[in-house]
Amino acid sequence: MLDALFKALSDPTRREILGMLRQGDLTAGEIAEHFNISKPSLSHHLNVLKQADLVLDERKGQYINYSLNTSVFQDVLAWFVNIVNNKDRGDNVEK
Amino acid sequence: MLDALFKALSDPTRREILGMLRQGDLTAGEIAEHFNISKPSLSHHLNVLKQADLVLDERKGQYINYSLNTSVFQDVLAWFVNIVNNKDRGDNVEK
DNA sequence: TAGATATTTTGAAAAACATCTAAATATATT
DNA sequence: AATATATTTAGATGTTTTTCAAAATATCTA
Repeated sequence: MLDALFKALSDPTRREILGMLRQGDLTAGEIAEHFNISKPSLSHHLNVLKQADLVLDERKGQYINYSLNTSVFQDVLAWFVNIVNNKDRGDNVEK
Repeated sequence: MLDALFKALSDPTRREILGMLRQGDLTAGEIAEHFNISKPSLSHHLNVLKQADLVLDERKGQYINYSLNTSVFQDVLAWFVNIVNNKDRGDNVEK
């Protein structure tokens, strides 16, 4: 779960896709135009993001619209805050 | 940079190492004892974490002590907050 | 229904990754 | 100096990931 999530985020192309989707939904084709990789490759990346629940897809006629699923980011944020705050089991030492 | 960072986080063993280090510094050997993988493998994981600046290592005699480098988490947190808040270009700040 | 467009699936090849054993390096102890 | 302990580096192997071209699927339009 965090596994698929971080794996999905570990690729720069995929992170850029997420950045693009912040500004608004896009079709697979529109996303593909911004990159120098084939459509099948793009499709693969979108699928990885989908498996990680980072994006949602919805068919709109011929097109498929992709959008950000921000709710999942909460989980990752929680993980990070935990690491940084050092407050997992309330038993930590000072200094 | 975010690249190495997320790649480092995308492995469950490595995330568990980070969790262990929250409670305090540990030597490579102490970390290795908690896992069912060989010491060379562990060493490899520690190196990946080091390349990503997620941990620091300091030789202490025969031992090498590993510790969390929390400062790097700031960068990732910033990235996440940006994605979630939809605020990329320094404009629009209120709230 | 035939043809055009949008997207995904399949199958294959190359690159990256995780893991192991064996060997090397560094330090400590006798 | 010889031996023991802690850790890393090298080299090999199996697995996963990225990528592409070709084929398949879905929808739209004429």
